[in-house]
Amino acid sequence: MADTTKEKIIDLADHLIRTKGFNAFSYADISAPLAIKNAAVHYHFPTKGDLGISVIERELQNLALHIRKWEKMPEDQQLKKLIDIFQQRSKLGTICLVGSLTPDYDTLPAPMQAKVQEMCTGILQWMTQCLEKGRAQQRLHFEGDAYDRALMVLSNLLSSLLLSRVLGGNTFQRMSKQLAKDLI
Amino acid sequence: MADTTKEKIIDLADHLIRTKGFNAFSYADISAPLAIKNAAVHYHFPTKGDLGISVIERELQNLALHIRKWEKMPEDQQLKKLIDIFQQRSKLGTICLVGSLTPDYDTLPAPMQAKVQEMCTGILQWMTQCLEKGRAQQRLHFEGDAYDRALMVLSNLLSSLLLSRVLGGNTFQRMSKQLAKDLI
DNA sequence: GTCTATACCTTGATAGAC
DNA sequence: GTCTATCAAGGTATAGAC
Repeated sequence: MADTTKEKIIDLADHLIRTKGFNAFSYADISAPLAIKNAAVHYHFPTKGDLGISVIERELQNLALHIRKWEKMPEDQQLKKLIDIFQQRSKLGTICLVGSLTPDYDTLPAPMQAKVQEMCTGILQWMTQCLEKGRAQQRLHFEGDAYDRALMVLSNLLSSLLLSRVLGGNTFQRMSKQLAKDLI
Repeated sequence: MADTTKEKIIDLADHLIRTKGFNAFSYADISAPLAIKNAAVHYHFPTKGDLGISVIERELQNLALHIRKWEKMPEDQQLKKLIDIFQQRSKLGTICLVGSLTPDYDTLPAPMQAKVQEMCTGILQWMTQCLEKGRAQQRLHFEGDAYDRALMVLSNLLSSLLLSRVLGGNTFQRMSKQLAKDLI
């Protein structure tokens, strides 16, 4: 699942962003575990921003894959699949890219800010459609505009990872259960 | 509102944490605007973690003041007051301490991690009581455990600041309106 | 594609004078 | 309480050999 050096670097950077945050990891954190020198990392990704962008782009591709894979499923099931992914993250103690990168937004290089925006709008666009179709089929139930609801759902998902890492225990379970109960 | 140097430092650090994040600001970011040297900052706060702890402690004191001030108000009004505070933050483009510090949790010095925990549990404790009393008086309406709902509300508030800074426009208004509509 | 070597800067922190 | 001066360490990034 990560044969080339370039893919291994993206893998590691992804994990570091999700644990330490973009500003708290260094090229040394990448090169040391891969037993290469930091110059080799710079060969694949000239600047740290380039690396960050590649991490986001891979996430967007993975999201697109999931969406296509879930296409035929009823919308409430699609939502549960998404929650499952977050649950796996929670078990690993890692947060999502939105929860990690939006707090650092002001400090990111401009091209990376644009990618963060793209990621947020992309997720919200899919989620809005999912909620709207689900409501039309009486499989999901909520008040108000679907886009507004999508903002709230994204909000709860990203925060469940942030808070469960700090509060521990059953925090993620509590939040994801409540989220599902509110919608389904 | 900030006469002493020590208070000015805390003020500035608070603003920097809310804009750049804890790991992205430096002692130079503090000392330069105050026209002092970084050694003077270290006199008041030996380590960066000490400074972070003082910022959180002041926030907890402010929260306690607000809670006391709102004590006699009906719970739905208390909740609206809280949303007002977040709205002001949104206008300034700053996020809340929970939204800023929980993503960096793994990188924080241990004593600061403990303070972040204390902040989260403190906010949730107050919010749980507020929701429970409000529901008992039919002024707030929601399903499920009050603590679980408090997790969701905190989640929506912190995320509204994160997302509105990235998505701009009326993002905060959309989310805060939806939040109020769901509860009141 | 990876290496050695290094330039250049910023970081948090300390010692000691005033 | 603030200063000057300084430190060791670590940061991103680059040049050029292999």
